Amino acid sequence: MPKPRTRSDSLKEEFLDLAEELFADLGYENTSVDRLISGLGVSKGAFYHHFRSKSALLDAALERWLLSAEAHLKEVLAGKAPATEKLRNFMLSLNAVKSENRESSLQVGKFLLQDANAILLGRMRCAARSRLVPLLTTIIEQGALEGEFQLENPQLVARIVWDICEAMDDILGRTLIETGGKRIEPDELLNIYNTYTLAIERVIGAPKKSLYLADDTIFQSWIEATSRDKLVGL
Amino acid sequence: MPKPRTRSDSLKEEFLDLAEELFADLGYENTSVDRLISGLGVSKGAFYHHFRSKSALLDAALERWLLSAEAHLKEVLAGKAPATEKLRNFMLSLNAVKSENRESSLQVGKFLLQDANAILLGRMRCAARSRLVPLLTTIIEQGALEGEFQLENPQLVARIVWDICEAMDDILGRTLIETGGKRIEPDELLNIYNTYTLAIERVIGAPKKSLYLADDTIFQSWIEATSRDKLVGL
DNA sequence: TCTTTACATACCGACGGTCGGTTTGTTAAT
DNA sequence: ATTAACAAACCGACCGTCGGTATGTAAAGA
Repeated sequence: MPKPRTRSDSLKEEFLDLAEELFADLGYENTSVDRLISGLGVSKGAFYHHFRSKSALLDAALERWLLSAEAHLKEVLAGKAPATEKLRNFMLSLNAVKSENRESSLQVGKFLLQDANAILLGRMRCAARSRLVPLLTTIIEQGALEGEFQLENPQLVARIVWDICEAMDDILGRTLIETGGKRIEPDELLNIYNTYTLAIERVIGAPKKSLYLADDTIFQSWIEATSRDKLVGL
Repeated sequence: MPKPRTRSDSLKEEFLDLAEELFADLGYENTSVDRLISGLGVSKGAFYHHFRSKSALLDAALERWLLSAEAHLKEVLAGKAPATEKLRNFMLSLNAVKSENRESSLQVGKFLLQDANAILLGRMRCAARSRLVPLLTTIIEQGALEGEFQLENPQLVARIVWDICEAMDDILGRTLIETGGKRIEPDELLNIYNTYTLAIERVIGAPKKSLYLADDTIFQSWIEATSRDKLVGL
Protein backbone atom coordinates (compact mmCIF):
# COMPACT_ATOMS: atom_id res chain seq x y z
CA MET A 1 0.00 0.00 0.00
CA PRO A 2 1.96 2.98 -1.22
CA LYS A 3 1.41 5.99 0.94
CA PRO A 4 -0.16 8.90 -0.96
CA ARG A 5 2.62 10.93 -2.46
CA THR A 6 2.35 14.63 -2.06
CA ARG A 7 4.03 15.98 -5.11
CA SER A 8 7.52 17.38 -4.64
CA ASP A 9 8.47 15.66 -1.43
CA SER A 10 11.41 14.13 -3.04
CA LEU A 11 10.46 11.13 -5.11
CA LYS A 12 14.08 10.10 -5.08
CA GLU A 13 13.97 9.52 -1.34
CA GLU A 14 10.83 7.46 -1.74
CA PHE A 15 12.59 5.32 -4.28
CA LEU A 16 15.42 4.79 -1.82
CA ASP A 17 13.04 3.94 1.01
CA LEU A 18 11.12 1.45 -1.05
CA ALA A 19 14.33 0.00 -2.45
CA GLU A 20 15.67 -0.73 1.02
CA GLU A 21 12.44 -2.42 1.92
CA LEU A 22 12.17 -4.50 -1.24
CA PHE A 23 15.85 -5.40 -1.36
CA ALA A 24 15.45 -6.74 2.15
CA ASP A 25 12.27 -8.65 1.39
CA LEU A 26 12.93 -10.00 -2.08
CA GLY A 27 16.63 -9.51 -2.63
CA TYR A 28 18.30 -7.15 -5.03
CA GLU A 29 18.02 -9.18 -8.21
CA ASN A 30 14.43 -10.12 -7.53
CA THR A 31 13.44 -6.51 -7.12
CA SER A 32 12.54 -5.30 -10.57
CA VAL A 33 12.32 -1.70 -11.61
CA ASP A 34 8.72 -2.37 -12.60
CA ARG A 35 7.96 -3.48 -9.08
CA LEU A 36 9.52 -0.35 -7.66
CA ILE A 37 7.58 2.04 -9.87
CA SER A 38 4.27 0.26 -9.46
CA GLY A 39 4.81 0.28 -5.71
CA LEU A 40 5.12 4.04 -5.85
CA GLY A 41 2.52 4.47 -8.56
CA VAL A 42 4.86 6.28 -10.89
CA SER A 43 6.26 5.64 -14.32
CA LYS A 44 9.47 4.18 -15.59
CA GLY A 45 10.54 7.55 -16.82
CA ALA A 46 10.35 8.82 -13.26
CA PHE A 47 12.76 6.16 -12.10
CA TYR A 48 15.29 6.72 -14.85
CA HIS A 49 15.01 10.44 -14.32
CA HIS A 50 16.41 10.04 -10.82
CA PHE A 51 18.74 7.07 -11.30
CA ARG A 52 20.98 6.25 -14.21
CA SER A 53 20.42 2.55 -13.71
CA LYS A 54 19.18 0.00 -11.24
CA SER A 55 22.78 -0.47 -10.20
CA ALA A 56 23.01 3.25 -9.41
CA LEU A 57 19.98 2.88 -7.18
CA LEU A 58 21.81 0.23 -5.21
CA ASP A 59 24.84 2.48 -4.92
CA ALA A 60 22.70 5.33 -3.64
CA ALA A 61 20.95 3.10 -1.11
CA LEU A 62 24.24 1.75 0.16
CA GLU A 63 25.69 5.23 0.31
CA ARG A 64 22.84 6.51 2.44
CA TRP A 65 23.07 3.51 4.72
CA LEU A 66 26.83 3.77 5.08
CA LEU A 67 26.72 7.45 5.91
CA SER A 68 24.55 6.80 8.93
CA ALA A 69 26.62 3.80 10.00
CA GLU A 70 29.83 5.77 9.66
CA ALA A 71 28.46 8.68 11.65
CA HIS A 72 27.26 6.35 14.36
CA LEU A 73 30.61 4.64 14.64
CA LYS A 74 32.55 7.89 14.64
CA GLU A 75 30.42 9.03 17.51
CA VAL A 76 31.18 5.87 19.41
CA LEU A 77 34.89 6.42 18.88
CA ALA A 78 34.97 10.13 19.64
CA GLY A 79 35.87 9.91 23.33
CA LYS A 80 39.17 9.36 25.04
CA ALA A 81 38.60 5.78 26.09
CA PRO A 82 41.43 3.25 25.82
CA ALA A 83 41.76 1.48 22.50
CA THR A 84 40.66 -1.84 23.96
CA GLU A 85 37.33 -0.40 25.00
CA LYS A 86 36.91 1.41 21.70
CA LEU A 87 37.54 -1.76 19.79
CA ARG A 88 34.97 -3.67 21.78
CA ASN A 89 32.48 -0.88 21.27
CA PHE A 90 33.29 -0.80 17.58
CA MET A 91 32.47 -4.46 17.15
CA LEU A 92 29.32 -4.35 19.21
CA SER A 93 28.16 -1.25 17.37
CA LEU A 94 28.67 -3.04 14.10
CA ASN A 95 26.30 -5.72 15.26
CA ALA A 96 23.91 -3.10 16.58
CA VAL A 97 23.80 -1.32 13.24
CA LYS A 98 23.01 -4.57 11.56
CA SER A 99 20.49 -5.68 14.13
CA GLU A 100 18.52 -2.51 13.71
CA ASN A 101 18.40 -3.18 10.02
CA ARG A 102 17.54 -6.78 10.62
CA GLU A 103 14.10 -5.67 11.63
CA SER A 104 13.49 -2.85 9.24
CA SER A 105 15.49 -2.03 6.19
CA LEU A 106 18.68 -3.53 4.81
CA GLN A 107 18.62 -6.91 6.51
CA VAL A 108 21.82 -8.79 6.91
CA GLY A 109 20.05 -11.98 7.76
CA LYS A 110 19.19 -14.85 5.57
CA PHE A 111 18.67 -12.83 2.47
CA LEU A 112 22.33 -12.02 2.22
CA LEU A 113 23.17 -15.61 1.53
CA GLN A 114 20.97 -15.95 -1.49
CA ASP A 115 22.14 -15.67 -5.05
CA ALA A 116 19.73 -12.80 -5.43
CA ASN A 117 21.88 -10.71 -3.15
CA ALA A 118 25.33 -11.70 -4.24
CA ILE A 119 25.87 -8.39 -5.98
CA LEU A 120 24.45 -6.41 -3.09
CA LEU A 121 26.66 -8.26 -0.66
CA GLY A 122 29.77 -7.70 -2.71
CA ARG A 123 29.11 -4.01 -3.12
CA MET A 124 28.24 -3.56 0.54
CA ARG A 125 31.36 -5.33 1.69
CA CYS A 126 33.52 -3.22 -0.58
CA ALA A 127 31.90 0.06 0.38
CA ALA A 128 31.82 -0.68 4.08
CA ARG A 129 35.42 -1.76 4.03
CA SER A 130 36.73 1.35 2.35
CA ARG A 131 34.82 3.58 4.77
CA LEU A 132 35.21 1.74 8.04
CA VAL A 133 38.67 0.23 7.90
CA PRO A 134 40.20 3.71 8.32
CA LEU A 135 38.24 4.06 11.55
CA LEU A 136 39.53 0.71 12.71
CA THR A 137 43.03 1.76 11.80
CA THR A 138 42.91 4.71 14.17
CA ILE A 139 41.85 2.42 16.99
CA ILE A 140 44.65 -0.02 16.23
CA GLU A 141 47.19 2.78 16.07
CA GLN A 142 45.98 4.16 19.36
CA GLY A 143 46.29 0.74 20.96
CA ALA A 144 49.79 0.35 19.61
CA LEU A 145 50.78 3.73 21.01
CA GLU A 146 49.28 2.85 24.36
CA GLY A 147 51.37 -0.28 24.36
CA GLU A 148 48.28 -2.46 24.64
CA PHE A 149 48.53 -3.93 21.14
CA GLN A 150 51.67 -5.56 19.76
CA LEU A 151 51.89 -5.26 15.99
CA GLU A 152 53.88 -3.70 13.22
CA ASN A 153 51.65 -2.72 10.34
CA PRO A 154 48.52 -1.00 11.71
CA GLN A 155 46.88 -0.41 8.35
CA LEU A 156 47.14 -3.97 7.12
CA VAL A 157 46.36 -5.41 10.52
CA ALA A 158 43.24 -3.25 10.71
CA ARG A 159 42.22 -4.65 7.39
CA ILE A 160 42.77 -8.17 8.65
CA VAL A 161 40.72 -7.48 11.76
CA TRP A 162 37.98 -6.17 9.53
CA ASP A 163 38.17 -9.29 7.40
CA ILE A 164 37.76 -11.43 10.49
CA CYS A 165 34.77 -9.38 11.58
CA GLU A 166 33.17 -9.88 8.20
CA ALA A 167 33.80 -13.59 8.39
CA MET A 168 32.31 -13.68 11.87
CA ASP A 169 29.18 -11.93 10.71
CA ASP A 170 28.92 -14.43 7.92
CA ILE A 171 29.17 -17.50 10.09
CA LEU A 172 26.91 -16.04 12.78
CA GLY A 173 24.30 -15.29 10.15
CA ARG A 174 24.54 -18.73 8.64
CA THR A 175 24.35 -20.40 12.01
CA LEU A 176 21.26 -18.38 12.81
CA ILE A 177 19.37 -19.32 9.69
CA GLU A 178 20.74 -22.66 8.61
CA THR A 179 19.46 -24.35 11.74
CA GLY A 180 16.00 -24.72 10.30
CA GLY A 181 13.43 -25.64 12.91
CA LYS A 182 15.89 -26.64 15.57
CA ARG A 183 16.18 -24.46 18.59
CA ILE A 184 19.44 -22.55 18.51
CA GLU A 185 21.52 -22.36 21.64
CA PRO A 186 22.69 -18.84 22.45
CA ASP A 187 25.76 -20.58 23.82
CA GLU A 188 26.69 -21.70 20.35
CA LEU A 189 26.62 -18.16 19.01
CA LEU A 190 28.54 -16.89 22.02
CA ASN A 191 31.12 -19.59 21.49
CA ILE A 192 31.61 -18.51 17.89
CA TYR A 193 31.82 -14.89 18.93
CA ASN A 194 34.42 -15.52 21.58
CA THR A 195 36.52 -17.77 19.38
CA TYR A 196 36.61 -15.13 16.68
CA THR A 197 37.37 -12.32 19.11
CA LEU A 198 40.11 -14.42 20.64
CA ALA A 199 41.58 -14.68 17.17
CA ILE A 200 41.40 -10.91 16.85
CA GLU A 201 43.08 -10.44 20.21
CA ARG A 202 45.93 -12.59 19.05
CA VAL A 203 46.22 -10.87 15.68
CA ILE A 204 46.58 -7.45 17.25
CA GLY A 205 48.62 -8.72 20.16
CA ALA A 206 46.13 -7.61 22.77
CA PRO A 207 45.79 -9.08 26.27
CA LYS A 208 43.66 -12.20 26.40
CA LYS A 209 39.97 -11.70 27.12
CA SER A 210 40.12 -8.00 26.40
CA LEU A 211 37.33 -8.57 23.90
CA TYR A 212 35.75 -11.51 25.67
CA LEU A 213 31.98 -11.53 26.14
CA ALA A 214 30.57 -13.40 29.11
CA ASP A 215 27.02 -12.27 28.52
CA ASP A 216 24.85 -13.88 25.88
CA THR A 217 21.81 -11.61 26.07
CA ILE A 218 22.68 -10.07 22.73
CA PHE A 219 22.37 -13.42 21.02
CA GLN A 220 19.15 -14.16 22.88
CA SER A 221 17.56 -11.19 21.17
CA TRP A 222 19.03 -12.19 17.82
CA ILE A 223 17.41 -15.58 18.07
CA GLU A 224 14.08 -14.10 19.01
CA ALA A 225 14.21 -11.67 16.11
CA THR A 226 15.05 -14.49 13.74
CA SER A 227 12.31 -16.85 14.88
CA ARG A 228 9.83 -13.97 14.60
CA ASP A 229 10.64 -13.75 10.91
CA LYS A 230 8.37 -15.43 8.48
CA LEU A 231 9.88 -18.10 6.26
CA VAL A 232 9.92 -16.81 2.75
CA GLY A 233 11.26 -20.05 1.28
CA LEU A 234 14.39 -20.01 -0.84
CA MET B 1 35.77 -22.08 -33.83
CA PRO B 2 33.93 -25.01 -32.29
CA LYS B 3 35.78 -28.22 -32.89
CA PRO B 4 33.80 -30.70 -34.97
CA ARG B 5 31.71 -32.71 -32.56
CA THR B 6 31.72 -36.41 -33.14
CA ARG B 7 28.36 -37.48 -31.92
CA SER B 8 28.25 -39.21 -28.54
CA ASP B 9 31.40 -37.82 -27.07
CA SER B 10 29.59 -36.33 -24.21
CA LEU B 11 28.01 -33.04 -25.08
CA LYS B 12 27.63 -32.37 -21.40
CA GLU B 13 31.39 -32.25 -20.93
CA GLU B 14 31.70 -29.87 -23.84
CA PHE B 15 29.19 -27.59 -22.20
CA LEU B 16 31.25 -27.65 -19.03
CA ASP B 17 34.48 -26.96 -20.89
CA LEU B 18 33.02 -24.04 -22.79
CA ALA B 19 31.32 -22.76 -19.65
CA GLU B 20 34.61 -22.60 -17.77
CA GLU B 21 36.16 -20.72 -20.64
CA LEU B 22 33.33 -18.25 -21.10
CA PHE B 23 32.76 -17.71 -17.40
CA ALA B 24 36.42 -16.79 -17.15
CA ASP B 25 36.36 -14.50 -20.18
CA LEU B 26 33.00 -12.81 -19.84
CA GLY B 27 31.86 -13.57 -16.32
CA TYR B 28 28.98 -15.76 -15.28
CA GLU B 29 26.15 -13.34 -15.73
CA ASN B 30 27.45 -12.13 -19.07
CA THR B 31 27.60 -15.66 -20.42
CA SER B 32 24.21 -16.32 -21.95
CA VAL B 33 22.82 -19.73 -22.71
CA ASP B 34 22.45 -18.60 -26.30
CA ARG B 35 26.15 -17.87 -26.44
CA LEU B 36 26.94 -21.30 -25.06
CA ILE B 37 24.80 -23.18 -27.52
CA SER B 38 25.89 -21.15 -30.54
CA GLY B 39 29.48 -21.72 -29.50
CA LEU B 40 28.87 -25.43 -29.63
CA GLY B 41 26.55 -25.26 -32.61
CA VAL B 42 23.71 -27.02 -30.83
CA SER B 43 20.20 -26.10 -29.83
CA LYS B 44 18.69 -24.75 -26.70
CA GLY B 45 16.91 -28.01 -26.13
CA ALA B 46 20.26 -29.73 -26.00
CA PHE B 47 21.39 -27.50 -23.18
CA TYR B 48 18.26 -27.92 -21.12
CA HIS B 49 18.38 -31.63 -21.71
CA HIS B 50 21.67 -31.82 -19.84
CA PHE B 51 21.18 -29.05 -17.27
CA ARG B 52 18.09 -28.07 -15.36
CA SER B 53 19.10 -24.42 -15.47
CA LYS B 54 21.98 -22.10 -16.09
CA SER B 55 22.54 -22.12 -12.35
CA ALA B 56 22.86 -25.91 -12.42
CA LEU B 57 25.55 -25.54 -15.05
CA LEU B 58 27.52 -23.35 -12.67
CA ASP B 59 27.12 -25.90 -9.92
CA ALA B 60 28.38 -28.66 -12.16
CA ALA B 61 31.36 -26.60 -13.29
CA LEU B 62 32.29 -25.72 -9.72
CA GLU B 63 31.86 -29.33 -8.67
CA ARG B 64 34.25 -30.56 -11.33
CA TRP B 65 36.76 -27.88 -10.44
CA LEU B 66 36.56 -28.53 -6.71
CA LEU B 67 37.01 -32.25 -7.11
CA SER B 68 40.37 -31.74 -8.76
CA ALA B 69 41.42 -29.10 -6.23
CA GLU B 70 40.41 -31.32 -3.33
CA ALA B 71 42.28 -34.27 -4.74
CA HIS B 72 45.37 -32.19 -5.28
CA LEU B 73 45.34 -30.84 -1.75
CA LYS B 74 44.72 -34.24 -0.20
CA GLU B 75 47.75 -35.50 -2.04
CA VAL B 76 49.81 -32.65 -0.65
CA LEU B 77 48.71 -33.51 2.87
CA ALA B 78 49.09 -37.26 2.60
CA GLY B 79 52.62 -37.55 4.02
CA LYS B 80 53.89 -37.53 7.56
CA ALA B 81 55.36 -34.05 7.54
CA PRO B 82 54.95 -31.79 10.57
CA ALA B 83 51.81 -29.68 10.64
CA THR B 84 53.72 -26.45 10.13
CA GLU B 85 55.09 -27.67 6.84
CA LYS B 86 51.73 -29.06 5.78
CA LEU B 87 50.07 -25.76 6.50
CA ARG B 88 52.59 -23.86 4.44
CA ASN B 89 52.16 -26.31 1.59
CA PHE B 90 48.40 -26.05 1.90
CA MET B 91 48.46 -22.31 1.45
CA LEU B 92 50.92 -22.35 -1.40
CA SER B 93 48.98 -25.09 -3.14
CA LEU B 94 45.86 -22.99 -2.89
CA ASN B 95 47.62 -20.27 -4.77
CA ALA B 96 48.98 -22.79 -7.22
CA VAL B 97 45.53 -24.16 -7.97
CA LYS B 98 44.31 -20.68 -8.65
CA SER B 99 47.32 -19.66 -10.66
CA GLU B 100 46.87 -22.58 -12.97
CA ASN B 101 43.33 -21.49 -13.55
CA ARG B 102 44.39 -17.92 -13.96
CA GLU B 103 45.80 -18.83 -17.32
CA SER B 104 43.27 -21.30 -18.54
CA SER B 105 39.89 -21.98 -17.08
CA LEU B 106 38.18 -20.60 -13.99
CA GLN B 107 40.22 -17.46 -13.42
CA VAL B 108 40.30 -15.96 -9.98
CA GLY B 109 41.77 -12.74 -11.21
CA LYS B 110 40.06 -9.54 -12.07
CA PHE B 111 36.89 -11.12 -13.25
CA LEU B 112 36.00 -12.24 -9.76
CA LEU B 113 35.60 -8.69 -8.60
CA GLN B 114 32.99 -7.73 -11.14
CA ASP B 115 29.29 -7.72 -10.49
CA ALA B 116 28.98 -10.26 -13.25
CA ASN B 117 30.69 -12.82 -11.07
CA ALA B 118 29.23 -12.06 -7.69
CA ILE B 119 27.10 -15.18 -7.77
CA LEU B 120 29.94 -17.32 -9.01
CA LEU B 121 32.19 -16.00 -6.30
CA GLY B 122 29.66 -16.63 -3.57
CA ARG B 123 28.98 -20.16 -4.70
CA MET B 124 32.66 -20.92 -5.09
CA ARG B 125 33.52 -19.60 -1.66
CA CYS B 126 30.75 -21.63 -0.08
CA ALA B 127 31.59 -24.83 -1.92
CA ALA B 128 35.33 -24.52 -1.41
CA ARG B 129 34.87 -23.77 2.27
CA SER B 130 32.74 -26.78 2.99
CA ARG B 131 35.15 -29.09 1.18
CA LEU B 132 38.51 -27.67 2.22
CA VAL B 133 38.02 -26.50 5.79
CA PRO B 134 37.85 -30.13 6.96
CA LEU B 135 41.27 -30.66 5.42
CA LEU B 136 42.58 -27.61 7.21
CA THR B 137 41.08 -28.88 10.44
CA THR B 138 43.14 -32.05 10.30
CA ILE B 139 46.29 -30.00 9.91
CA ILE B 140 45.38 -27.78 12.83
CA GLU B 141 44.58 -30.77 15.00
CA GLN B 142 47.86 -32.39 14.10
CA GLY B 143 49.71 -29.22 14.99
CA ALA B 144 47.93 -29.02 18.31
CA LEU B 145 48.84 -32.62 19.07
CA GLU B 146 52.46 -31.99 18.16
CA GLY B 147 52.45 -29.07 20.58
CA GLU B 148 53.39 -26.66 17.81
CA PHE B 149 50.03 -24.84 17.76
CA GLN B 150 48.38 -23.39 20.84
CA LEU B 151 44.61 -23.27 20.52
CA GLU B 152 41.44 -24.69 21.92
CA ASN B 153 38.83 -25.13 19.23
CA PRO B 154 40.46 -26.69 16.16
CA GLN B 155 37.34 -26.72 14.04
CA LEU B 156 36.44 -23.08 14.50
CA VAL B 157 40.05 -21.97 14.35
CA ALA B 158 40.47 -23.83 11.07
CA ARG B 159 37.48 -21.97 9.77
CA ILE B 160 39.01 -18.67 10.87
CA VAL B 161 42.28 -19.51 9.19
CA TRP B 162 40.36 -20.28 6.05
CA ASP B 163 38.53 -16.98 6.29
CA ILE B 164 41.85 -15.17 6.55
CA CYS B 165 43.15 -17.04 3.51
CA GLU B 166 40.09 -15.99 1.55
CA ALA B 167 40.56 -12.41 2.61
CA MET B 168 44.21 -12.57 1.63
CA ASP B 169 43.34 -13.87 -1.82
CA ASP B 170 40.90 -11.06 -2.16
CA ILE B 171 43.28 -8.30 -1.28
CA LEU B 172 46.11 -9.81 -3.30
CA GLY B 173 43.84 -10.02 -6.32
CA ARG B 174 42.65 -6.47 -5.90
CA THR B 175 46.16 -5.18 -5.45
CA LEU B 176 47.18 -6.95 -8.62
CA ILE B 177 44.49 -5.50 -10.80
CA GLU B 178 43.54 -2.21 -9.22
CA THR B 179 46.95 -0.75 -9.87
CA GLY B 180 46.06 0.07 -13.45
CA GLY B 181 49.09 0.89 -15.55
CA LYS B 182 51.47 1.36 -12.66
CA ARG B 183 54.20 -1.16 -12.22
CA ILE B 184 53.46 -3.32 -9.20
CA GLU B 185 56.21 -4.05 -6.75
CA PRO B 186 56.51 -7.75 -5.87
CA ASP B 187 57.60 -6.46 -2.46
CA GLU B 188 54.15 -5.06 -1.89
CA LEU B 189 52.50 -8.39 -2.51
CA LEU B 190 55.06 -10.18 -0.38
CA ASN B 191 54.44 -7.70 2.40
CA ILE B 192 50.70 -8.41 2.30
CA TYR B 193 51.34 -12.12 2.23
CA ASN B 194 53.65 -12.04 5.21
CA THR B 195 51.41 -9.79 7.24
CA TYR B 196 48.47 -12.10 6.68
CA THR B 197 50.47 -15.21 7.43
CA LEU B 198 51.80 -13.58 10.58
CA ALA B 199 48.19 -13.09 11.60
CA ILE B 200 47.52 -16.75 10.93
CA GLU B 201 50.55 -17.76 12.98
CA ARG B 202 49.21 -15.77 15.89
CA VAL B 203 45.69 -17.13 15.52
CA ILE B 204 46.84 -20.72 15.70
CA GLY B 205 49.53 -19.99 18.25
CA ALA B 206 52.34 -21.14 16.01
CA PRO B 207 55.98 -20.05 16.31
CA LYS B 208 56.73 -16.79 14.58
CA LYS B 209 57.92 -16.99 10.97
CA SER B 210 56.82 -20.59 10.63
CA LEU B 211 54.82 -19.47 7.60
CA TYR B 212 57.09 -16.60 6.60
CA LEU B 213 58.06 -16.28 2.96
CA ALA B 214 61.39 -14.64 2.19
CA ASP B 215 61.20 -15.32 -1.50
CA ASP B 216 59.08 -13.23 -3.83
CA THR B 217 59.50 -15.22 -7.03
CA ILE B 218 55.91 -16.42 -6.79
CA PHE B 219 54.60 -12.90 -6.97
CA GLN B 220 56.97 -12.06 -9.79
CA SER B 221 55.24 -14.67 -11.92
CA TRP B 222 51.83 -13.42 -10.82
CA ILE B 223 52.64 -9.96 -12.01
CA GLU B 224 53.93 -11.22 -15.32
CA ALA B 225 50.82 -13.30 -15.86
CA THR B 226 48.62 -10.35 -15.05
CA SER B 227 50.36 -7.88 -17.34
CA ARG B 228 50.20 -10.45 -20.13
CA ASP B 229 46.43 -10.34 -19.86
CA LYS B 230 44.53 -8.21 -22.25
CA LEU B 231 42.29 -5.54 -20.77
CA VAL B 232 38.73 -6.48 -21.40
CA GLY B 233 37.34 -3.38 -19.74
CA LEU B 234 34.51 -3.62 -17.30
C1' DT C 1 8.02 33.04 -24.99
C1' DC C 2 11.75 30.01 -24.28
C1' DT C 3 14.09 26.76 -21.58
C1' DT C 4 14.48 23.41 -18.07
C1' DT C 5 12.70 20.15 -14.81
C1' DA C 6 9.97 16.23 -13.84
C1' DC C 7 7.78 13.17 -15.13
C1' DA C 8 4.54 9.77 -18.60
C1' DT C 9 4.09 6.47 -22.48
C1' DA C 10 5.47 3.39 -25.73
C1' DC C 11 8.75 0.57 -27.13
C1' DC C 12 13.24 -2.35 -27.72
C1' DG C 13 16.43 -6.23 -27.50
C1' DA C 14 18.42 -9.69 -24.60
C1' DC C 15 17.73 -12.96 -21.46
C1' DG C 16 16.37 -17.55 -19.04
C1' DG C 17 13.28 -20.93 -19.65
C1' DT C 18 9.33 -23.96 -21.84
C1' DC C 19 7.17 -26.87 -25.00
C1' DG C 20 5.64 -29.85 -28.76
C1' DG C 21 7.85 -32.35 -31.85
C1' DT C 22 11.72 -35.06 -34.40
C1' DT C 23 15.68 -37.86 -34.81
C1' DT C 24 18.57 -41.54 -33.21
C1' DG C 25 19.66 -45.59 -30.53
C1' DT C 26 18.34 -49.79 -27.98
C1' DT C 27 15.74 -53.80 -26.86
C1' DA C 28 13.12 -57.68 -27.67
C1' DA C 29 9.33 -60.17 -29.61
C1' DT C 30 8.00 -62.08 -34.04
C1' DA D 1 16.07 -60.40 -40.33
C1' DT D 2 12.33 -57.45 -39.39
C1' DT D 3 9.81 -54.55 -36.87
C1' DA D 4 7.28 -52.75 -33.03
C1' DA D 5 7.97 -50.27 -28.76
C1' DC D 6 10.25 -47.32 -26.08
C1' DA D 7 13.64 -43.95 -24.37
C1' DA D 8 17.29 -40.75 -24.70
C1' DA D 9 19.13 -36.88 -27.27
C1' DC D 10 18.22 -33.02 -29.60
C1' DC D 11 15.67 -29.20 -32.30
C1' DG D 12 13.88 -24.48 -32.64
C1' DA D 13 9.91 -21.58 -32.23
C1' DC D 14 7.93 -19.25 -28.72
C1' DC D 15 6.97 -16.76 -24.11
C1' DG D 16 7.22 -13.61 -20.16
C1' DT D 17 10.26 -10.66 -17.75
C1' DC D 18 13.82 -7.82 -17.38
C1' DG D 19 16.81 -3.44 -17.67
C1' DG D 20 17.04 0.28 -20.52
C1' DT D 21 15.83 3.92 -24.28
C1' DA D 22 13.37 7.31 -27.17
C1' DT D 23 10.07 10.49 -27.41
C1' DG D 24 6.39 13.27 -25.76
C1' DT D 25 4.36 16.69 -22.53
C1' DA D 26 2.72 19.57 -18.70
C1' DA D 27 4.24 22.93 -15.56
C1' DA D 28 7.31 26.19 -13.46
C1' DG D 29 10.72 29.63 -13.61
C1' DA D 30 13.56 33.08 -16.64
